[in-house]
Amino acid sequence: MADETSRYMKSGKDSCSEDYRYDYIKQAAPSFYDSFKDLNGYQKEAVVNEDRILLLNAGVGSGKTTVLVHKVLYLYNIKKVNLSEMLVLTFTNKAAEEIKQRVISSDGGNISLDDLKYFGTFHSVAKALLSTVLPVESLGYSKDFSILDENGERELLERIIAERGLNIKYKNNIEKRLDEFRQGKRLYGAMKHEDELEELIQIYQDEKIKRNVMDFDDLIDCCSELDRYGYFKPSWIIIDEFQDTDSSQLEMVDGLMGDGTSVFAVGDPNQTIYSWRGSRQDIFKVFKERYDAVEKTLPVNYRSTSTILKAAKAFLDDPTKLESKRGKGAAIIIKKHFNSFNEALYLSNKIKKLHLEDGIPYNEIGILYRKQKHSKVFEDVFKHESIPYEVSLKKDFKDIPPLYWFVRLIKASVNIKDYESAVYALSDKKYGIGITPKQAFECIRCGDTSLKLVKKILGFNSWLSDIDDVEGLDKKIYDYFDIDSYLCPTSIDFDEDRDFILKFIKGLVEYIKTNKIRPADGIKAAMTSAMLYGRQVIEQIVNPKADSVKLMTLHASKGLEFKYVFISGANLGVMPLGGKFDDDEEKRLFFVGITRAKDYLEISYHSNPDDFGALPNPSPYIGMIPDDLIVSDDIKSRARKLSELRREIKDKIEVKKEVVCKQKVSHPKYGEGYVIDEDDDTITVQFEGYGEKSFAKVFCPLKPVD
DNA sequence: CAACACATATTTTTT
DNA sequence: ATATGTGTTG
Repeated sequence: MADETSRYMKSGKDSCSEDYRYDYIKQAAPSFYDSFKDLNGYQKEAVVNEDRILLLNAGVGSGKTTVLVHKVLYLYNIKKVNLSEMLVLTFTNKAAEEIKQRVISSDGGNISLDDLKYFGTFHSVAKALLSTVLPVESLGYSKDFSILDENGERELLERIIAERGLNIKYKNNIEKRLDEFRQGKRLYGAMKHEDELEELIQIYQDEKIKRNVMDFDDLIDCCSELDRYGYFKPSWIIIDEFQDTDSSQLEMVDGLMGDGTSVFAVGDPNQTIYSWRGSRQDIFKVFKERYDAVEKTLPVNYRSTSTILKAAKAFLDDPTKLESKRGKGAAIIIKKHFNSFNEALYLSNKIKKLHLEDGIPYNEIGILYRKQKHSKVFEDVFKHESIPYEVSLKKDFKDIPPLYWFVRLIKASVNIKDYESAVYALSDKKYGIGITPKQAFECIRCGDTSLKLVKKILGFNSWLSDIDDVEGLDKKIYDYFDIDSYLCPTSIDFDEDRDFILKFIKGLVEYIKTNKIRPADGIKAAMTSAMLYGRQVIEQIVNPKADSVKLMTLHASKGLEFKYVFISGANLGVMPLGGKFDDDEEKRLFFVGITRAKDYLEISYHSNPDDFGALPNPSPYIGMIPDDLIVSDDIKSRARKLSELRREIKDKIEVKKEVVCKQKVSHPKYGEGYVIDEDDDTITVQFEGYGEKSFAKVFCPLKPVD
């Protein structure tokens, strides 16, 4: 570690001896300087940088958020930039929340949450601008527009197609088709001629305006379109995780930029793992060229041991931009398990030992895998072994049926033109009133109030407009709809369902209280907010944080760190998924996984994988880690180069094809078959009618025939 | 109408 | 590798 530090000092970037350069900060804002002085040279430079458009290439674990927070505080304290003239844009609510909390807590009580008006996700900031400073009326909307979620979008599209009898091909992939249409692709799949997609899109846009609803894309698009006229030009636009920016978000930034606007964009191109969702890999290059931006680098990683960081560097095109500050630490362990169940047993023992003998808190242990379903076996075993765990799942109110039903009911009630939500609420098989979607649509459209729930939906706004008192409003709303009567009291889930809905309404009322709006307008605004904060809403309702082992996909692990990281199931066919060797994104995903580890990294693969598509070989990525960094069960099965491995697999497949059936065997369940492959631990047999099956020799139930 | 040709999804997930 | 949805050919 000593030599690393001295090399770093010699580079002249560290400022211990040059602190006088920042004396003006010490003078002007002593308390800010107190935390500023602890930043490294690169970080300090990024914070005080004067370039109008700065692109900060923040390496993994280099203190990206710290720099971003200090930049905000520097602008506020030293440059006297008003907080309401700063746009801080993130991709997730979680990231926005973290930044806001850190800004507030780092500034010793001067800044409150209300000051951070335009700190949030691209979508929530767009929403805030659209419902305040931007004239949405010129697009045909009114300020109290509501938000159409994916289900609502699909339902509306289906209704238009059915009502107009439009000829639309590949209806099941309609979202994908709309997406491609925006990029100029009119044909899809085997199509030779255009269908009526353009008409559908036109009608869909008109229909959204008529109903005063925007989908998630509209928020971004309307914001950039309107702001090109110059209604709101912030002094600063600060963008987090810039590598995840997609084209329309870039346009939104472009629309908001005025002559006096500076931009500070922070991101790591090596952590681009969402390009399949629209972010473009060349965004740094595009941005630099378009705005003549200055690019700086944050290269110092404080998180991982130098061993782990060296391994990570093997996955980068330019490893020189990453410097380690920590000691060597433990070797990386490569482990071969028979299958995922065996690994889960092994891990539960290992984790118990770590926790009980070494005193490692459970939440310093992360288990990472490629697919959501890989969590199942760990959940089962950990439950049985009483190891506390938490699976990070994509969950919002859509995933809780009674809650989503209620959300749609309220959406329909606050916006009676939201027919799809009314239809959903009324015709839901479990919580609805037992009518078909068609009947429901007729009732709502004709204002047929003979049905109780229809009457309640249509009368909600006028009922609410007579109420001024927020106190006890949650109970009043619950009783107004008589929610109990729709929740089937005999159901075992009754209490839980009721609780979810009550908590959700409480959240809505809380929103009205803090924003001091009249209930009639407040519910609308609160619902819009809830749609933009889906996951956060659920987190407040559902799970309390506990000391538990964290299970998650590699994707979900981005931005997190653990002392102990176990990457599970690094098999050929899984990492990279489907053997896509040329897909750099899979490589970056593996890089993200490795770099989550602070002290200890273990990577496993399965000799008898139970996952469909997984081959019994280790992932080629394991072979890319330099040998001197790892301790492995079986070095010899590792291939050193991708090309070598590719040839090896090809050879193996060819050998398999030509295989002469050596040994006839019998199995209690599958009957008779022939051995087609065999290695140290496993044996593969071809059965008539069952196909290929592999068995561990240890548990082998096979008996030779002849 | 059967048979084939061709394209695409499968995995990852936020608002 | 497999399934699905198109479109074309015989």
